[in-house]
Amino acid sequence: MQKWACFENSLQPLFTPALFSSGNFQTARNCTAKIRHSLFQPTDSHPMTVRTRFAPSPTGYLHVGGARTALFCYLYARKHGGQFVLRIEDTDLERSTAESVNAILEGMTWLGLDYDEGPFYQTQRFDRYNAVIDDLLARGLAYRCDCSKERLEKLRVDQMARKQKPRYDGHCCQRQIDANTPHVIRFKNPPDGVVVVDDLIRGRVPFANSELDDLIIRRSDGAPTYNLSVVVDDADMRITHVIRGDDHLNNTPRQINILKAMGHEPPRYAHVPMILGDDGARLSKRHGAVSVVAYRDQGYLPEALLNYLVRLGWSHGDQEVFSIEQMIELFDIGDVNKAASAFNTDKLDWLNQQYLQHADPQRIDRLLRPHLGHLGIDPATGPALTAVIKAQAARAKTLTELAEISAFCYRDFDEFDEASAKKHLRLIAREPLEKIRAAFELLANEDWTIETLKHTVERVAETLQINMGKVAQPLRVAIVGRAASPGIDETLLLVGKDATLRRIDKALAYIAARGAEM
RNA sequence: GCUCCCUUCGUCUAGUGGUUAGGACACUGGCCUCUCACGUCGGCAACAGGGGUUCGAAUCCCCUAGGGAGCGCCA
Repeated sequence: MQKWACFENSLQPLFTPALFSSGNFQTARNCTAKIRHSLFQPTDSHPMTVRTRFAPSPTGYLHVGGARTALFCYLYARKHGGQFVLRIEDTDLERSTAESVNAILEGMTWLGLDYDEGPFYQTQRFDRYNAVIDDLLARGLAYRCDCSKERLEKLRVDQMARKQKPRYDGHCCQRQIDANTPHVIRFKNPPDGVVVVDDLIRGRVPFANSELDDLIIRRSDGAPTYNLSVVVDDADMRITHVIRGDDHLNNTPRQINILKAMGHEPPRYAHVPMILGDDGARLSKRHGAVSVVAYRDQGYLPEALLNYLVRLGWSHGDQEVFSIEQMIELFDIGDVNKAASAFNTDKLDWLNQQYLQHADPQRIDRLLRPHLGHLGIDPATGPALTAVIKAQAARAKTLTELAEISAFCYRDFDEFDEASAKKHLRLIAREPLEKIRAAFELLANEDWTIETLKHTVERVAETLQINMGKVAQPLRVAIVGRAASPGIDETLLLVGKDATLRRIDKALAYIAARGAEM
C-alpha cells in the first residue's frame, strides 16, 4: 500500500467514483457544441485575474507535447481561479486545415481540458491585426519594404559567408515606398539596448537588440505574420501568463518589442522544455503514437496520460499519482524543469495499469466495449462485463490488452498457446482432466459457483494425490488457451459450464492426437 | 556561422554548501501463490569533463564537451 499512502492525508481521495464519472471522457462528437463564436471581443475583465492560453496551429493533430503545454496552462489557470482560453493560430492558410482543428478539439475534450473562452480563430481577426499594423506604420514604428527575395537571399548568403548571423539590413527603413507598389511591412526594432525576458522557468534571459532585426509583420498578400498576431491577441485577450514551448524563447524579445511599441506591458512568460522520444531524439511519427487520440484508441485512460504528462518536467516530492484536483492544488509553473525530457511508454503503461485496476468497473465497462467490438466480441454473449473487468483489471496495461486477455470469456479460442500446451497438455494431464470433467458434468447449473468450483478442483487434486497445480494448470490451458488467467475458480465461473466441458474435450483430443504422434 | 537555452541512475525525477545522493518506471532476486498479474521485501544503477571559490560542493563562478532551439513573406 505504500504507493498509495499519499492519499491518506489528502482530503480528496484519488479513486472516487465522482472523479471518474465526471464527464471528462466524451468523444469528439460533443466538440461542436463547444465551438462558440470565435470573433474575440475584448472585454473589461479584471486585469488581475490569471489568464492563460493554449494556441496551437492547426497543421496536425494534438500531440503529447502540445497536450502537456495545454495541461500546464489549464492547471495554472485553475489553480489561480483564472481563465484558460483556446486560440487557433491559423494564419498560415496553406497548411491549416479544418480536420486539424477538429483533431485538436477532440484531443482537448478527451483529456478533459476544458477552456473557458474560445476557440478563437486568428483568421477572423485580420482586420484587427491590420489596424494595429497601420497604426504602427502611422507612428513610424514600422515601414514598407519592397526588397526582392533575391536580394534578401543574397544578403543572407553573404552574411553567413562572413560568419555573421543573417539579419535584415534595414535597406528600406528610410525609403518612402509607395503603398501601391507590392511590399511587405516590417517592424522597426529598436537598434540598441537590451530586452530582458523574465521567464518563470528560465529566469532572466537578456537579449541584445543588436541581435534582432526588422521582422516582417505583414506579408505582401496582406496577411499578418505570427509574431504580430500572437502579440495582438495576447494583449487583446488580456493574457497574463504565456506558457508555451521553449522553441519560442528566441521569439520572445521580438514580441516584447512589438508589445511595447503598441503601448502594452508584456505578460509573464514561461517557456516549457520540449518532450523527446524514447530514444532522446525529437518526437516524431516513427516513435509511434504522437497524437493524443491515438493513445485513447490504444486503450489508455485520459487521467493516466494526464498524470504521465504532468510528471514530465514537474514533480511534487516523491508522489507519482495525482488526481486532477491534486494537480490543480499542487502544480506551479515555476517548479517546472528546464531540461527536455524523454517520453517513456513503460511508465505510462504502469500508470495506466494503476488507474485501470482502481477505476470504477462500470466506467471501464463502457470504455472497454469498443475494444471488444474491435475483436468482434459482443459482451452480451457471455458473463457480465463488470465481473470480467474485476477479475482482469490488474492484469492489463491498456484497455486493448484487457479486451484481448478477456476474449476467452466470450468465445472459444482457435489454438492453444504453443508453449503452454506443450508444457501442460501432456499425457500426464489426461487423467486429471478426465476426472475434473466428470465432476463438472455432475454439477447442476446452480452449483456452478465460486465455492463449489474451488472445492471440486481441490477434491480432484486430493483424490489423485497430486498438487493443485497439476490439475489447475492443464485445466487453465484447456479453457483459456494459455497458462495465464485469474484464479482457476474465477476463470471457470466466467467461462461457464458448457464452454468448460466443450473446451476440456478439445484439450483431451489435443492430448490424444499429440500422444499418437509421440 | 551567430545568438539563446539545457546537462543527477537506461528513463522520469528529489536535492537550493555538510545526505550512506532519496523516490518512481524498467531490469533483477526473494516472498505470496493453482498460473499470470497485483501486492510486498531486497538488489543493480547517476551528479558530462576540467578548473576555481570554500574547512566543505550535485548545489556558487569560469572554461570545455555534448545536446537543443532560433536566425522564413512557417507557427
